[in-house]
Amino acid sequence: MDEFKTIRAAYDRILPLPDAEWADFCRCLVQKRSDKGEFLIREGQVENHIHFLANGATRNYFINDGKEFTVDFHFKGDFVTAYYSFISREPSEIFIELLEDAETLSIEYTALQDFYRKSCLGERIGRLIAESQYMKRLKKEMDFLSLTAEQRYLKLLDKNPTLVSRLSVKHLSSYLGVQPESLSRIRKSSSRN
Amino acid sequence: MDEFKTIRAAYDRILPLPDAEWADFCRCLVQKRSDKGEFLIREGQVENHIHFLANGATRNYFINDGKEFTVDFHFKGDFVTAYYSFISREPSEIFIELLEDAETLSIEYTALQDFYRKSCLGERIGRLIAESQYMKRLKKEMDFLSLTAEQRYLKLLDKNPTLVSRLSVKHLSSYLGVQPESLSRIRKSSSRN
DNA sequence: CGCCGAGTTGAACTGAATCAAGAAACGTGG
DNA sequence: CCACGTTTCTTGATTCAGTTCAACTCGGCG
Repeated sequence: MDEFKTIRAAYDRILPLPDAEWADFCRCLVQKRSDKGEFLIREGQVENHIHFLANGATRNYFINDGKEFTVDFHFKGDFVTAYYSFISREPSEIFIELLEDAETLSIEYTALQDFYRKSCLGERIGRLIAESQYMKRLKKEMDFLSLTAEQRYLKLLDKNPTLVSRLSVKHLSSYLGVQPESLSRIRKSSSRN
Repeated sequence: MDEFKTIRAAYDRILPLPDAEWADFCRCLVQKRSDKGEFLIREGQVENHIHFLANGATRNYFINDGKEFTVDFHFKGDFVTAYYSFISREPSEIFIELLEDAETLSIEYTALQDFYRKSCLGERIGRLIAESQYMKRLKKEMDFLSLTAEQRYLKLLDKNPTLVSRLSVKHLSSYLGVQPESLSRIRKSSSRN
């Protein structure tokens, strides 16, 4: 039950839960292994889970006019979901693709709502998660508004070098909002200095 | 006390509060009038309020390399705050400027935290607000990833024509992530059709 | 071996930025 | 109410960042 320790550690970083509530919460978790290339959700489905990534890596992306655009990556220790759909209960525009084999612990929407109803702390965790997701999105939006493609790449490289090194040019470029060819050129020109 | 009715209606749209908790909440609200051109917060300050706009209009923007970039507009009936700073307790990168004379009802950070501690419902409202803010940001981020400037303009025009008509080219263009000159051209070319 | 997808490079093209100038709208004080 | 300066909006000419399309390289793998 190593995965449960990891997920508790992840929760403790947000807000420590007393043992009783933790036990309650664990009872809702469903464990699963999945293979690289599988999907946690596809466009058109309503997201009914929040997954904890005990292992593996994922990519959240959507398709517009036949082209893929990456919104987010998640790695071991992260929570993953098509959050917009999970909140709004509308069909997801987002696909979540496994970039590696993964182990997940997942909680269902209804189970989480029950947990919210029972526990103020659960409600609070929900708020803190929503707030942190908001912050992440706003930062990226501000970057899109005020930075060039090269500046966005250099900033990401600075703040998150592991992420940059682990991902393919194709995936990384679609996250940065440029074509793969452009990222390739950006890399060359900024490594020259 | 007309403003209090408006703000309660706004809250009721999110989650109805029982009278007792509502009274509790109201005791924390501070009413104020401010003039066009004033600021609710400036860069560098930590945001200590959530304002309810009983009247008026505001613009959330930040400055990078001497240039202004608009993140959001708010109008009568909206809640306004430098949310990132409010959550993170870090100095704000965001300015909030009054585009018109305004009346606000404001709650302080500490008062809101007290309210959260006392009331599960308060906690829930906090979560619902954070979630809706998240959705707004994600949508805009997806637009920046997948749409051209013209497509972003046309989409905004379609979804929010009043907003488009009320704002100056300067403010609107900095919200759409283009130069005023470009928005002017986009408008001309798309009105020809 | 030869194929295949991922990454890089080159050349032409394009959407949007920049710079500059003129026109329209706005506020302020006389 | 007009005259003034100031800001905002528009238009044109030029430049530039990033796209597109096409060709080529490289490493993995049947």
